[in-house]
Amino acid sequence: MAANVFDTLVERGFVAQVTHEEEVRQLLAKPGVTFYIGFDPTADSLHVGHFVQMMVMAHMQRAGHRPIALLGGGTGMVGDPSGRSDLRQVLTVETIQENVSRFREQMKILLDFSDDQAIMVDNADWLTKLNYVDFLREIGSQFSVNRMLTAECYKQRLEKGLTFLEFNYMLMQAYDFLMLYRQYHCQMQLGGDDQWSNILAGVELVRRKDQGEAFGMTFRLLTTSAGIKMGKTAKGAVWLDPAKTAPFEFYQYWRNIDDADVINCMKLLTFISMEEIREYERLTDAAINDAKKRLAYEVTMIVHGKDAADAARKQAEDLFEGAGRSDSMPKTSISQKDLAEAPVLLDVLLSARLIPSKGEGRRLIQQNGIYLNDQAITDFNRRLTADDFTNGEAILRKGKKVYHRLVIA
RNA sequence: GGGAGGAUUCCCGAGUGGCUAAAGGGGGCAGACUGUAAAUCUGUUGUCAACGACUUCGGUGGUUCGAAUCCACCUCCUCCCA
Repeated sequence: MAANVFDTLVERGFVAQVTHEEEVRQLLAKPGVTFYIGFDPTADSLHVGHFVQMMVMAHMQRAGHRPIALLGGGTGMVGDPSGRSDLRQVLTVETIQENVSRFREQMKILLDFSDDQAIMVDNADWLTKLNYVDFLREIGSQFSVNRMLTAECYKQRLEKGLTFLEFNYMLMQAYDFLMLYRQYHCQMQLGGDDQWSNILAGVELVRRKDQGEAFGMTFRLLTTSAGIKMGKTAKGAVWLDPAKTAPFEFYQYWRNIDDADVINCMKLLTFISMEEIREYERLTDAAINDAKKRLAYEVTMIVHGKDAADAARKQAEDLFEGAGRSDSMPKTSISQKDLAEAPVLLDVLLSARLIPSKGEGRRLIQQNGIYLNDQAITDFNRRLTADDFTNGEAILRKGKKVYHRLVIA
């Protein structure tokens, strides 16, 4: 029960690197440790990559430690070169502030900010006020360019080109740690494994400037078993904002995850107990679907709430396991008048946005990819008539998974 | 500051006067096989009133019967020297 969070994090597979393993373990054994994770506001919503970090904070908070979510309103103006082959697009100040406020809301999904049990700060508060010369003298003097250049994150960039702006990112992040150490006695910085060099820089800075007990720890990035970054789809990232990634899509993303990744995701993205996870781990072949369903449901519930998770699950079951009917299926209305003119099906598909162009539609028809009420359409000029509707609705399907309901309005 | 090279369709990347809506790969989409998975195989991948037409190869103008391809200017990027 009273297991050390550190052990929990290791057991669930979060931990990648730790600066001082034994000390950190001892430190975390007692509650009350303040730690932070930084988030750069480069988009208007958090995505599943951030979600892993949030899970870590939640685990830590449950163990009685105090998380600081550091929003990078200041560092976001510079852009982290880590893991980037090219220069990040420089965002405007307004965009960054907008993004910061969205992040703030989304953080509340997993963290309890009441009574200062968790803190949220924006590093723009101190970074933008810095005086250049003072900063150079106080902080810049502590860094060796020679050392910095050997850091993995800069090495790659030396080939492609690295601006001075970005080169300074590491100092800024290190400075954040120092500030938080001084203000909140924040002793640990956590982050994705790509942040290792930045975190190290901070740890060293705190130790050097204030002789502080500072530690760093990184987490494995959420990748597929093949080592590809997870959370990306053709449409872009999988977002936590329901307006950007609908709960059903979100659910489906996890439902359709690769067999090899299910257990890993359960450990990282849900609070399902390890005992239970080990049960799921025994499943093989088609039975693995049970694990996927559980995973999808749990993650969706954490992010979007129970109602949305129930709805997404029901929709999926109706679609794939039931009669193929669902109220929650996307729908398009068609008026009696339009229907009386027997519109060409291709036009209907286009306006329902099932196809991006008629050329695409023709191709799909040619390849038996379009179905009307479960009947494959073979004729380009197929028209839609009242006969296609039963009880005022008709079901369109593209491929195996994309359903769309037409209703007479 | 001086010099060299580059910008091609969703991405990478061929193409250097007509045979080019533009090779190849990736990705996407569909079909087969399946477990709403993966892998594999097949088809397809600018738009449309479709055996034809129209729009596309950084931007603007020009040469030509004809330009992604040649010329001029502009914008942006990369590399080398200082």
